[in-house]
Amino acid sequence: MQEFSEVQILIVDDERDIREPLGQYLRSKGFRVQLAANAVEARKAIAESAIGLVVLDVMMPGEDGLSLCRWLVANEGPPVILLTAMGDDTDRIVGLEIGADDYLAKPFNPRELQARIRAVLRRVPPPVHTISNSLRRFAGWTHDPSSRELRHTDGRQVELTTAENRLLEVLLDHPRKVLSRSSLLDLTAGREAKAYDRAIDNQISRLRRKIELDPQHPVLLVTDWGGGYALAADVEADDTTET
Amino acid sequence: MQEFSEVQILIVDDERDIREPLGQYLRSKGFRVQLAANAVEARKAIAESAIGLVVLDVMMPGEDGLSLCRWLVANEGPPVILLTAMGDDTDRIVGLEIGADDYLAKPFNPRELQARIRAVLRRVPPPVHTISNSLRRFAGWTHDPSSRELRHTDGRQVELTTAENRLLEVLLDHPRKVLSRSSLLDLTAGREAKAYDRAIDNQISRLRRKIELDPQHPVLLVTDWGGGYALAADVEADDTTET
DNA sequence: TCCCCGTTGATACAATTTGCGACAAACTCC
DNA sequence: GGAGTTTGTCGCAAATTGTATCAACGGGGA
Repeated sequence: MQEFSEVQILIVDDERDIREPLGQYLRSKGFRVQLAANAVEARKAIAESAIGLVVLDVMMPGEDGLSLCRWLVANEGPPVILLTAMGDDTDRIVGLEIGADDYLAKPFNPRELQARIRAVLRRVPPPVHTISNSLRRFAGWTHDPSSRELRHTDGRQVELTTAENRLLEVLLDHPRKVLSRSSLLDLTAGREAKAYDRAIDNQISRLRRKIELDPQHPVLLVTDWGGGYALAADVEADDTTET
Repeated sequence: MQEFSEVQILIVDDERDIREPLGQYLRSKGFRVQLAANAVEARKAIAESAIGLVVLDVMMPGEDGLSLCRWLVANEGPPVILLTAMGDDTDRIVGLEIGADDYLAKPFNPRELQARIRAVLRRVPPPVHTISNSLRRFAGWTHDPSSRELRHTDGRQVELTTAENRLLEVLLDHPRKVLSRSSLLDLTAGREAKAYDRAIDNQISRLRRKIELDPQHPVLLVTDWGGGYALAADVEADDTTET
């Protein structure tokens, strides 16, 4: 089962009588919670904290919930669950169409909100990996990301450059998954691919020369023709205490 | 704007009066749609087509919707939208807790279902191809999907291309079953056959040249005249521990 | 049995996509 | 500022895949 306690939930509702008890309830269920009474406070909280999900009332004085929701979706912010007035089909449909992840009609059952929060968190991709210095093993290799070093059980040892190390880390984060050039570029360099961008091809090629036994017939870094590249190996954390 | 027309939606409902008009409606909105009247048909459709999302009625004779939903979630199947009876809080909450992506209470507004489908598709990560790691044996061959390599007990060894590998995997998933060109295309490339589409014929032909002793008289990849192709061999998992 | 016509097999071909050497730009470390 | 590394871009050959074409094939009906 997944761990939700790390996730921070932001509740945006102008009515204190809803906002605060709801916050208490979710805290009692193990979530970290922040509160905001309007769109301005909400933007502030999102800018300053790592908010993982927003519970957002549609009907608010000032900037309304739909507007804030639109902004969040456009800026790839956290997922949103809308709270709408009972029986207001229009708001719900509009909310979903502009990209809200879910909605709930007021008055609602708190347990149902909790279930919806869990459902949304389950399907939202986990946040991009943070810098880790934990060793990982795959296909006989042990990777030390901090020293950018790779050691094989057969004695081979390889130094990686910054970019190669970054690429390998991303692949290790997604073992056996085909990653498109564009994802890889985004995850390694944080930039968009331009037309005819072959930077990734090159890095893959260089990495292959270092870790493949026979770079002509890659077994670890495989090409998915028309798709991208994948690491064809299982990855496990290495917990041996090292210096 | 994202493109949904590629996605295939499976509607599972025992009542024809709901299933069929709903299918028509979604087709008119540009989705590809398949229909199933019960869990058995649904599993069949999922096994044989690239289903991107399932709209699933909870209340069905035989295996019920929640059970099928549980199975889909456990097997990392497509996302699920549940159709529940009006006002049945329990079903909805249970549905979300076991991992459904959304639900809708019957009777519902088709436009709202469409909005929910789009919302779910928007947040479900685009399907990523995964590189399987399970060795399988058939007719003397051992297939390693990671390295896309095929070894025969008599010493022959063959490298497969991405598309050939995918085609073989699909055939190995359905040993001794005739698969239509359209199913094969759907399962390998995830696309629909256009008129006079011979892409599969070609891939079969190429695969034959690699694995048949006498490609002129195929024994493993047999043609079902007017039907499709089938793998004429039994398949077993190979559990030998390899490096 | 023979013939007709849609289906399949094989080859050739065209369009993409990928691998990689070479070079230039950018960056590091003195 | 300069030498050595690292990384991105370019270009071409090779590989992969889909499409077109035509011959061979299968099967149902006369």
